[in-house]
Amino acid sequence: MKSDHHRSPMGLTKNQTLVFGALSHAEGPLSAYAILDQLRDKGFRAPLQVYRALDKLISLGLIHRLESLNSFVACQHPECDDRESMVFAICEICGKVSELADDSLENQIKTLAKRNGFSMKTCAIELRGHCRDCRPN
Amino acid sequence: MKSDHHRSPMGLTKNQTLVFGALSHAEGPLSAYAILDQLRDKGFRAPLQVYRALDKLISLGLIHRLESLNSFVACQHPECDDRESMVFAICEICGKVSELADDSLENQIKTLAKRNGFSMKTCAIELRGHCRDCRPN
DNA sequence: ATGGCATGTGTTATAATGTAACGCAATCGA
DNA sequence: TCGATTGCGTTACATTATAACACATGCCAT
Repeated sequence: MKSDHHRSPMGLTKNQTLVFGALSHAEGPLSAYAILDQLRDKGFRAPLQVYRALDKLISLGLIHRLESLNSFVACQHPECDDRESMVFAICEICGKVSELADDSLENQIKTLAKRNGFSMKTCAIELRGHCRDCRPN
Repeated sequence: MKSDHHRSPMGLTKNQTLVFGALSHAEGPLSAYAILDQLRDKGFRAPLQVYRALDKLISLGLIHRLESLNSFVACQHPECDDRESMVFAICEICGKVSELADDSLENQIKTLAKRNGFSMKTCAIELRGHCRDCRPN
């Protein structure tokens, strides 16, 4: 374990640990400013402290950004470092987000791209609808 | 053709026509504020004028919102009113966006959602990578 | 070991994106 | 004709995101 600054358990710095913790314990996605507000009493004062930690956590694959919500969630899978395509199901009623996985889908999309002369690197898929709990049929 | 206000060719109002025109003639996606700037000399003064037109055009299926870019593009298909899943390929080099279509993909995603107890209503898919022109191999 | 580099931090200020709330006007339909 | 709907214009504001600067820490190649 290579340590830079003062690092905590997973090799994260203090700020990164705090931001990751906030997202891990949240019921649903959090905006950067919601995280900032939660962490004010831990010494956070400015949005950049949050955004910088978020950038790092994303690059580590520990969290994901929900483009259509301008917010962030902790990764729900043990290991999705290597995955290029995320699928998020966003419930329009309760606001909760679940992260789906389907490798064949990823391949299919990549193939669709290639057929159109596009070399895909990453892919974000965000569904809107109703989750099981909010539409129990 | 039902006319409300002063309507132009396609049943659009003046503001909607101007905004749609700006997007139609653009090389790539435009942000709301980029549209606003283009239309200042047509009398546009405030972001809401743009956003309201955008909302309407989106609901008509004439344009799409790119969630990961906070910007907008004119629809490239003659008719995609009915389509629920859009696929956009965003070139990270030239910034151009192409709109792909694949019905089987839409079904596959919907099925994936259903397997996870999620009833999908709409879906946004945004790819990042290199387009044909920017990576000609 | 030391000097340069990469990374992380803290701060202030500002940019970019998006809405709320008000009043008004035009059209449609019962 | 009157109420509902839709659109317009405006002011003010909320939310989301970065730029720029100064400094600290650990790595590592010389």
